[in-house]
Amino acid sequence: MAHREFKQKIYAEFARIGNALGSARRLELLDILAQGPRHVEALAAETDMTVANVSQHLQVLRQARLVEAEREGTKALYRLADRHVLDLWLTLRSVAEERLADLGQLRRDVDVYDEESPVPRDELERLLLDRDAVLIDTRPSREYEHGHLPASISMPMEELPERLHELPRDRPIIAYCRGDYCLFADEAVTLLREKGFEAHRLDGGWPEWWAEDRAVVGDPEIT
Amino acid sequence: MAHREFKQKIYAEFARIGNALGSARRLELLDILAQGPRHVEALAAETDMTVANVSQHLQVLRQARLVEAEREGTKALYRLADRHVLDLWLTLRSVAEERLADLGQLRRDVDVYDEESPVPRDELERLLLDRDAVLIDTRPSREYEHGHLPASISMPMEELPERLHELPRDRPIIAYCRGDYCLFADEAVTLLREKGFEAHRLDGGWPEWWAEDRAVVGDPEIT
DNA sequence: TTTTTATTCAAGCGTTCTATTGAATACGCC
DNA sequence: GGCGTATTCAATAGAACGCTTGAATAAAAA
Repeated sequence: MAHREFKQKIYAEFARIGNALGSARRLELLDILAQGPRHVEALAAETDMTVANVSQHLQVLRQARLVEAEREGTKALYRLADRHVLDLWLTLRSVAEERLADLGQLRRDVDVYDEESPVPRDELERLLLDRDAVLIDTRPSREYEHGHLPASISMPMEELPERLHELPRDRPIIAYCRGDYCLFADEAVTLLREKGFEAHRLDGGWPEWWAEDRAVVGDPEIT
Repeated sequence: MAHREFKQKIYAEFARIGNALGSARRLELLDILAQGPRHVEALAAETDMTVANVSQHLQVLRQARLVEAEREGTKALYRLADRHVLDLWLTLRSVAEERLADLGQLRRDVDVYDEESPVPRDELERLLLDRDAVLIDTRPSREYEHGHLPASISMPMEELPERLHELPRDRPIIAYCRGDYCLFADEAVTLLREKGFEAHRLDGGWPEWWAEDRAVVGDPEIT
């Protein structure tokens, strides 16, 4: 095979993947799947898309080998193809952060934005070791069950208001959720502060933690 | 700002970057720029595109903040915006490798493909320390000048045939070039073996080496 | 077997992207 | 100032994409 021909072909292969990453809708799907496997219908509900449209986007992601489907009777369960895909998604996001100043601004424009800088992941490990803080997972319980940080308590954002009495007032509370661009943890921090707790949010969320190969509870192995 | 609206906006931002990565032509440009800065015309010549077309693709890459342009009198010099962009490109490629079995096959179908497994980068550092091998850089000299591996000798593929007498016959020769999907090093290895030298290719090339923060010669800082 | 449920496929239509061409800009040089 | 060079802009036609709708499939339930 000639060199030129070879190059054309490999770049076309790479572009298949790039192309799959080139739609906001598909990235949203990928981001949800980074939290754990989902059925088509669940994805449609969470993204306000029609089922057919979701299915179509999933085909594109599947042809790029970014996601895999498994049939469970009448349902199809989709998941990320492997953790390298998660790396790719997080790398893409961090490049975006780095390069697009508007992104940080968008983040700050949100009502519940927490001004204070988040707790670094390394520091969290120290805090938990010393039992100097309580860690809450504010994602929906389904995602908590699929996998969560060690020593974290599941406290989905929608249940939090009624479950405040379960939390201590003598130690700081650290909240995490789906990642840097998920707002559950910010909402939790805002609410807790209003109620007189000391609260902070973790830097990053479940996917960032897991991608760094830190200790986790659950069996989130994608394959 | 409402949550839904926030999400829409950030995914759209991320998708701008994904979209820029979604064209084989643009990836080819990015790959060349990973070797060092270039003028528009040089890019056009190297990719067999019209200048206008290259310029157009460069605008897309620039709007995604993946590349930057600097004006030098009448010319415009383009370069990668920063090394995170290189990380992204390499991550994309490694996901592709991982997931698309056809890629490896394509690689093997090339005439000059070197059957033997390449020398790992860590091993090269040991070999060079012990002076047990000679390292040659088979890229065009312009790229060598922009930055190269320590202790490497510039020996562009086109000059190699006339410069064989400069190479030792009592030590192995290791060749590297632009990276895993560049064929200069494979060609060099093939030629050297025919002429009775012991030759191997390095795993990866300049961008992989540099992205790993290993020692280099030159000032390849992109910004 | 018929019905229900979850998903995929196929067609259609408006929008966006691509490559080409030729014109416009901006700079350096005579 | 006028000319040549390097790059960008603008306009176009054709291909590709995205979303919707409605039908097709395939497994499970009745």
